[in-house]
Amino acid sequence: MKKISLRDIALRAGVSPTTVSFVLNGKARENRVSREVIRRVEVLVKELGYEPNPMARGLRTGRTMTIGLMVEDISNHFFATLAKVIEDEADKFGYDVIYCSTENKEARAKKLLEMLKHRRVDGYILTPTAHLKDEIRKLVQEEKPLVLMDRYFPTLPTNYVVIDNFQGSSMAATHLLGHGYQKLAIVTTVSRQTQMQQRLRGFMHALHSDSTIATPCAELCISFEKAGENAAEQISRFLKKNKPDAVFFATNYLGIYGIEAIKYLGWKIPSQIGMVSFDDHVIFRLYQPAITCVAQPVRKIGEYVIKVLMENINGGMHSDPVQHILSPQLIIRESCGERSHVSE
Amino acid sequence: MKKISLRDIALRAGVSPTTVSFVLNGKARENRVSREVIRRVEVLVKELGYEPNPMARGLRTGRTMTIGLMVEDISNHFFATLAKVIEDEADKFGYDVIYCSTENKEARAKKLLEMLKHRRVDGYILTPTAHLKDEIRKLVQEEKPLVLMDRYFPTLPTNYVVIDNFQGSSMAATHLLGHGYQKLAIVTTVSRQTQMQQRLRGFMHALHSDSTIATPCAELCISFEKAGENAAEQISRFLKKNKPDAVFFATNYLGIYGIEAIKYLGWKIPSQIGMVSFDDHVIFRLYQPAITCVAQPVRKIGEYVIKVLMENINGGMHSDPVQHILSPQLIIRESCGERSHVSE
DNA sequence: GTGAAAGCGCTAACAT
DNA sequence: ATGTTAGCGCTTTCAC
Repeated sequence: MKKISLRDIALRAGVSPTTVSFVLNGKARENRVSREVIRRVEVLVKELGYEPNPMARGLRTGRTMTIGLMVEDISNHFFATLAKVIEDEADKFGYDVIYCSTENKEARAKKLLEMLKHRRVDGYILTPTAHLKDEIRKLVQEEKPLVLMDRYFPTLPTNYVVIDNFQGSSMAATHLLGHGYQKLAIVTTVSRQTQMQQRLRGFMHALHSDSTIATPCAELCISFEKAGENAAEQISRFLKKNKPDAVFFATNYLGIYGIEAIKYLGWKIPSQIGMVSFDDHVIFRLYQPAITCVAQPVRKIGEYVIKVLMENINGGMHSDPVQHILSPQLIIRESCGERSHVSE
Repeated sequence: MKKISLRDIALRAGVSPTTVSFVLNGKARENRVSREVIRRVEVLVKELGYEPNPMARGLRTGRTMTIGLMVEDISNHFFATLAKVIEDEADKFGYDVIYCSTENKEARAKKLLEMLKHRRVDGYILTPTAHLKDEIRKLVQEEKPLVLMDRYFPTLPTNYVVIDNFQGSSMAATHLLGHGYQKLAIVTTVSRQTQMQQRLRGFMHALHSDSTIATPCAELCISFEKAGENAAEQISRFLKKNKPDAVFFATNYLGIYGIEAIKYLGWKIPSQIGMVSFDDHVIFRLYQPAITCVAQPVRKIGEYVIKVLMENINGGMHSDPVQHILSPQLIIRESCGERSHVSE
């Protein structure tokens, strides 16, 4: 059972390959192909189960109908969910997605970007690592359709879709303060990237704008390389030393390590320590007590990303960068002293 | 900055495209290209940063250097981790991976399989849905390199890599019995597929081979369609009605719903109810008490899958199917009455 | 030792 | 209204 080609269809239909191509690409009418011929070709296509060869088509058109998606870590719940949304949205436009995970390693990110270029993807969706700016600048200069996600480079005008991280952490801090916690701590990563910086600033800002609070805020920065093994340990030492009455974790995996640390210390949430984490996660919903968090609108992010990318791919290349900043949502549960009420 | 082609290299090197192609594909020596020419070409390639166009190459050779990976749900921790391992392993052989999630929906699975075929992937790694047998049989008949994962069709001779699900659930049951639980229950899905059937059988077998136990085992089958919304509710009703003293969940997401259900009922683990779940998950590690589980050797699975697939792609097509059955591992934590000791 | 030429399957400019 | 033709960039057979 050999693969049939456009040529075979043409032969059987008694027309030229060109005509078949027109029919296939919906350009039949504008090229004044007769109704009769259109029908004949369409029937044949169905009958023989003809499928155009994407490589031949790609070679000719320069388009692969593929987009490259580079996330930090596909096995992280936030990115995995996002990836699925993006896959679905892309499919609506006939695009396939090639995923990859940087693991926040510069070398790996560069290598993967090369891989995507090499694959001639039609567009890029990236959560860049800290030092990927030059590579991305290059892509922009080459006018490649591209959308940044989750983080961006303030000095590099590109499309991006992010959430308001400042607002998110502010909400967290305000919430904590509103529940009478006074001695707050924050756990972040050492990352200098926008999303983390803004989470830090938003938190601090909310703290300082409350004039009744004079307590300095303890801060722990976990380095990503070390995170894997002893992150929970680092956190528990930090908590033990600083004795905050509430703590904010700047990402879901930090929050998870945080739970582990607090569990290890044997402290009770929320009576001995209050807690809020960025990002939602099953464990936050099910843990006892359930953990209050700042959730990102994952579906919306994915939808906007594809929307922007598709506009770019389809010629809207020369307008200004499109930048969406979505609002996170505080999901109040039990880790700060109230009964659970998910405001979804 | 235009893309340079093999032709450009040839022009600059003052040789023919043929020669360049030979050098690029390591066929230079066997075609007696002179050392001198080889060097000249290689230098040019480096200098100009030449990258062969995979579409042109693919069109010519019929290979895409891409493999299709179809899992049940990429946002499920087990599959996400597996996907990352597979991505890494495939990369070692120069292959890219296109992922997709069936969500256990037949129509979706078929559509995705079509998509992969259409993309001309060089090999398939699949976790089939229940009724995908005919489609897979077709792939086998067409001699497409293919490996099944997680589940398989007993009557269809294909390559596969799975774990010993029977053994896994037996271990769980034995463990529960060994801790004095007498009235066991099991929660599975309605799936008729091998992995679930064997988990059920393994559990029952261990139960019946202990002659001191006469208690019939309560069994709840959750239908996947309904699982999303009210699975936890179904489970809590089931537990309330049957009052088992221990319960086994046949997948990680069932285990997670189980935690939710038990939490809802306000029962204490392990004193009021013992619990074991299939598959590991952060939440099982961090929940209080930590949940004992039957973990799958994810990295090994991924490694074997790629190994088998690559052997197939590289011509080993005509030998018998290769079938690996790996051993799961019981990770004993606190949900059956002992102190946590992860035996990793 | 090296090159010419054909062709993978498709599209699009240019006929007619 | 439809066909001819010339590639897209690469590999490979065969000729020199």
